[in-house]
Amino acid sequence: MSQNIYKHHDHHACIDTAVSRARDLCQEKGVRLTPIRQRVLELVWANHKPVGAYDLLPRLAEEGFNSAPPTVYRALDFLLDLGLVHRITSLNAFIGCTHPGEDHPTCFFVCRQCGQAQELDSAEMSDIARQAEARLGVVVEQQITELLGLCPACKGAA
Amino acid sequence: MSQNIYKHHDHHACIDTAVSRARDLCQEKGVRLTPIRQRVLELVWANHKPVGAYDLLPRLAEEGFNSAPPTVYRALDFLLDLGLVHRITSLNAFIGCTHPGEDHPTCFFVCRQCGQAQELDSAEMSDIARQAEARLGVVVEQQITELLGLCPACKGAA
DNA sequence: GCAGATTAGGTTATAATGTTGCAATTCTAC
DNA sequence: GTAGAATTGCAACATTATAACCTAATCTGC
Ligand SMILES: [Zn+2]
Ligand SMILES: [Zn+2]
Ligand SMILES: [Zn+2]
Ligand SMILES: [Zn+2]
Repeated sequence: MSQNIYKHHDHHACIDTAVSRARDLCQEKGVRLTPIRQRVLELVWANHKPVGAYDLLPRLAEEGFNSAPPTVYRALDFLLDLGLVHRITSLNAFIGCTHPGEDHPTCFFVCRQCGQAQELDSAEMSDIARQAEARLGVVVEQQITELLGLCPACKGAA
Repeated sequence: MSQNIYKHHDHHACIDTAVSRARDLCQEKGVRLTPIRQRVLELVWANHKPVGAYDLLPRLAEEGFNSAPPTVYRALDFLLDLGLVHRITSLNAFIGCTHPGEDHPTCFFVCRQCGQAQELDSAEMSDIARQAEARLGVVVEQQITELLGLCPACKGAA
């Protein structure tokens, strides 16, 4: 299941792994992980909360990067295309992918209290797509599911 | 599975049924289906394509209704609360629910070509939620999935 | 019917999110 | 080095959604 973010872990390792995989993937695909792109990826990975495009702007500005909407959207689009980040559409926000490289349906659990998002792999995901194809005669090209609720910590606190 | 919109059907019946159920539901819940709310519901049901809030504004204006964003968003919020419409978050658009009244996870297939959206019921949907709860210790309160691809007609045309 | 409470709607302004178009720069391949 | 491609800078704009504040309609208990 990707990994469990609710367990205590060395988060620097999360970031390092993400950047390292990104480098490899870019190498493999013959595309460039430019400074802006890498920095955006790191900022998206700063924690396990989905981050809005406009949240990134001031942080990039602080560091002397150009900071205008197109800059960050272009970087995000690049990362999305490579599957390095996902978009949580119900939040208009972006989050790092825990297993980039593999083309997969995306499924996230988002805590409505603390905002953290946990990526999930579920075999049933593809069942749903196949079922839709069989029952409706459609072709499914993309699939997203988003679960909203309370994470273990926030559930306990309530 | 709700109904199959790709099969030929009398769409006026879709609209009539939707309005009729809305009336019943409002009656039951002791809330008011005002003219604006009803008209917004009808417009959302005008076809099986998700419709943006701002698409509704000019149509309401034509008919002499007030036409400002808050008006239509208030009506849509009302309909969402009652479960009479769903929001397709990846499109920022709204579509009528085919089985209002029952609280259910929402699942839609959206054709990227013609834009029509088909609501789906799938037992596997709740499996995914239960699985997340079991594996992560979370509480799932809301679940949306959106499938994107080609409908039978658009698939054939391609 | 009427007073007070509740709900719904009107109006204006503004926030939040995302895009287009074009010029300037940087990189890559030859 | 030079041509072509990819990337970035920049300004304006488009789209989606909400805040704040007030007025009007409707309901409720008398
Ligand atoms: Zn981490
Ligand atoms: Zn939480
Ligand atoms: Zn119909
Ligand atoms: Zn279609």
